[in-house]
Amino acid sequence: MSDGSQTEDARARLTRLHDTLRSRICLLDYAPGSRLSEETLAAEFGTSRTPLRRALARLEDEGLIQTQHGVGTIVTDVDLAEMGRTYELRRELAGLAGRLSPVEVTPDIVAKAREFVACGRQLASRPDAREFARVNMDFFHFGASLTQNEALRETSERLYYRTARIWLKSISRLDLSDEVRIFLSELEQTAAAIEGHDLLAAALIRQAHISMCEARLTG
Amino acid sequence: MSDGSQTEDARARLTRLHDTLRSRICLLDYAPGSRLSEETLAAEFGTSRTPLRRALARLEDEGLIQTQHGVGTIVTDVDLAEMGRTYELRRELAGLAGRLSPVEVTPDIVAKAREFVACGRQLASRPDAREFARVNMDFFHFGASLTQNEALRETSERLYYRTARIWLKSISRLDLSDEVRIFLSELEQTAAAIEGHDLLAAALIRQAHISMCEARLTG
DNA sequence: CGCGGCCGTGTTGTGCACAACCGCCAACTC
DNA sequence: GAGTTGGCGGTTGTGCACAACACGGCCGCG
Repeated sequence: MSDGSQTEDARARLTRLHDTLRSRICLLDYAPGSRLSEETLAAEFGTSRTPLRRALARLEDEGLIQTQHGVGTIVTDVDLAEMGRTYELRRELAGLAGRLSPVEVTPDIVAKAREFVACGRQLASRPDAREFARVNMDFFHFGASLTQNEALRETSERLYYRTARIWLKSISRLDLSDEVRIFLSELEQTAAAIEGHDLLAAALIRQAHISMCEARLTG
Repeated sequence: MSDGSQTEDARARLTRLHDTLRSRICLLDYAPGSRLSEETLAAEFGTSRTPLRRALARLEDEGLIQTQHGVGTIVTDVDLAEMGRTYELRRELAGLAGRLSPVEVTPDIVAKAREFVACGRQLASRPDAREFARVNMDFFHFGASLTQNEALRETSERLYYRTARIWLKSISRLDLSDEVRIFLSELEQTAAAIEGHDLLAAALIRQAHISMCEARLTG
């Protein structure tokens, strides 16, 4: 992943910092409650505190971290109890994706859906929680790309990253291979719907799986 | 509004800056396309550029302004053509507010709803576009307070402020007194629904009015 | 007259030093 | 011994100076 572009735009740099940190938080590289040091992070990314703080500011606005003057920058904790309502909203938005300006299904999209199935099968043969979370994240982005509604995409993404950690945090209480199997099933169902050019069905499948996932996490 | 607290928290100061600037943008005090000067604004608010930039960063993430290195900070333009999809989403979210965790209707809420009707009547007797926009903004916040779903509130607010300017920008092509009359009607219908403790109805009314408003703006 | 390069001016981005602040611990007082 | 207070180390917030950059006007040249 050596960047080909020698000079990086300020905006691109910000995006990179933000996305990287967001990934780390949502993959639990930074555990909830742990403290981030602006200075350390700035040193790691080879910049000064100022641009890094711009990225942290965005993360704070997104609810992933919380800064306190004189104390530090703390990764927020999440649990289903307080995130239940957010989950509800995510579920509804997932359904909306099928009704609001769905894209036209191209062979490229169908191919990608099948790729995800293949990827899911591979995952099933060698379950790994972190890798699962990563694929799930990719699959979410794929799903978001199926609507042309920019606002819906942005909103869904915001809410997704806000709740993404709940699953990974609860995986020890669940059965990983069960989860992988269920996820694979979702991938297969989605691929079938997309092959039939039926994005409404794909959205409903996703909606159903969000609902069932919440139920499993609650129970 | 002289603040009793002598020392203002950093977070409170940020919120104040952000909310003030957001209001000005959405009330068209800062016209779309106009340029904001960090230095001038910092001087006005009696601070340095650094905290002000924090507020601008949030506004940029919300899509209300756009900064370009070496050029300036430009207030984004909005028109219905590109905001149509955002409007769609707002409409759907408004409906959701009635189904997802509505609050329990208290006498206080009923009183507030009636206050809005009174306020709307006063507005009808002396139409003023800017004052209308202001009341509309207050009414939006009132509507948002009727759901306990924090994520839904936050999302709706984000989208509201992103599209709020469209109406004010188009008012010259519309009939102001017509608009005021329609708004008053919405206020009355909403008050009636709330008096009946029927928040689902209130949400559907709002949904309908968003839809009709978009239609008027388009036509 | 047209045009291309250069520079001046104004803007945002960055780095750095310092201020403001919090939590902890030890010393002190009663 | 319990409570209090002062200081210390470490963190984020702020201010300022400078770098990077874009735009437009100006001058020289063809």
